[in-house]
Amino acid sequence: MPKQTFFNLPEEKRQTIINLAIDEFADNDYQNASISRIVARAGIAKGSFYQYFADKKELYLYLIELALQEKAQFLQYTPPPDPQMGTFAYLRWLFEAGLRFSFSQPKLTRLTYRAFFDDLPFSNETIAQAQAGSSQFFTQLIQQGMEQGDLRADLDVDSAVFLFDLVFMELGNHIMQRLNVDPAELAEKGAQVFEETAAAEIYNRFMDIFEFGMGAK
Amino acid sequence: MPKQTFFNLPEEKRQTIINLAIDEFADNDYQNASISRIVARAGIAKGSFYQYFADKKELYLYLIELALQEKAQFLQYTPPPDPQMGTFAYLRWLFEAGLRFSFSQPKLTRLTYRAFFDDLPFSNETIAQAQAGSSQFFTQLIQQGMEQGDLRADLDVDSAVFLFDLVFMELGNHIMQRLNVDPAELAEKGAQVFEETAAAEIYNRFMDIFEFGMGAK
DNA sequence: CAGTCATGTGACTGATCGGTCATATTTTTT
DNA sequence: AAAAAATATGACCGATCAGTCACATGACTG
Repeated sequence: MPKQTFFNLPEEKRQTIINLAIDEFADNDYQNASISRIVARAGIAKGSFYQYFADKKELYLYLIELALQEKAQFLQYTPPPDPQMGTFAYLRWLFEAGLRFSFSQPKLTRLTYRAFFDDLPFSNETIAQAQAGSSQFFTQLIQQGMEQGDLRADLDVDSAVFLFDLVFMELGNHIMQRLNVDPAELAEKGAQVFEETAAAEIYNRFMDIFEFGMGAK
Repeated sequence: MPKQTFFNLPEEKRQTIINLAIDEFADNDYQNASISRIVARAGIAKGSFYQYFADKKELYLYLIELALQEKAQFLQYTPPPDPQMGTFAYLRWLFEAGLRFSFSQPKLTRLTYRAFFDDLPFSNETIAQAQAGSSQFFTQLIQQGMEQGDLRADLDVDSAVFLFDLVFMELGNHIMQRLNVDPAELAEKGAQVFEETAAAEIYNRFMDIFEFGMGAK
């Protein structure tokens, strides 16, 4: 957690620092993200930064928590329409919500993406729990789907979980790349871009592969 | 390409340098891999290194080319048994061969994995071509499979290619993690570990998902 | 043996980094 | 107004890096 001094800061100054830090850690992996660059861009002294945060790691973990919180909140406010829907309908809703978040918060998405895949010079409970939490969530979802008869009884659960974990993290990047989404346009128009493009079409055909496979009937 | 001086070196010294460099770039991403560490471990002077290579980038790209070459050769020497086999039989063979390579050359696998996913401070033709080549290969394979009626006619090709690209790169990591394969044991016993574990079982159930989907019939 | 050319060397340069600290400034309290 | 507490500052530190260069060493050549 940042020091109290940080929270005593005027709201605007605090937001500036956070936003610049998010940019820095979204554009560079942990080791290459530079505190020197952040303070230079924020127009504050290096010493001031260390009045707010104990060290680089504390800032980084704070950003990760912010991002995870933001995403959790976003998913919470996009409630599934029908609690009795089937497993695949739920999965499609889940992936669509995840994609919408990617489009509305590309920087935070990039940040959490990096937290999952980049090398870190330290191990951390928060990140490990987030990773484990994602796998557990999918595990439970899949087992439930099998009990309900929505999923093949002989499905290999671990393989399915691995696939979902991977794709849930990567699909946003993939779709944006396929749609040639301009990051600047995205930052400006935000989630609206999702509606204007074929994003929904793409992820649905993607989910078709999971549901029906690639093989001919 | 390294300078002639490098190739004039005694075979053993050259191999030592290459092996230590592979270790360094397999364990660290490009920016964090350290020439200073490599020369210290190799017991040569920094100046000598720069008699062999123009700069860090040249060494790195040389290693990437070596790794890609090695993998291509490995796949070449694992010829598919039946040229008339169906698309999925071929895919299974391909993924198994890729996995066998991962087990027999984990360091090189890690290296190419990084070349695909890590941030690089420069763009490069070799790496871009390897990435594009992989996608093109899968694209052609999928289209052919659709023509032969092995794959659903309404399959979204780009989505399928994305999935194969991703999984072909990641499946080795995943399976090793699931099997708790010890890197030290792997370095020692090499490809033999593949036979002694449930690796084949896992990737086959994985491929089942691609072929048949997860949905109940 | 002298001369030439290839190879080896490691101290050094300039840059960047995360982090510190003595000091200055501002705000709050008395 | 004075004292005290909180906050801001940027020069500075030690470490590390990629890359250089003047020089040393060794090997081949005429």
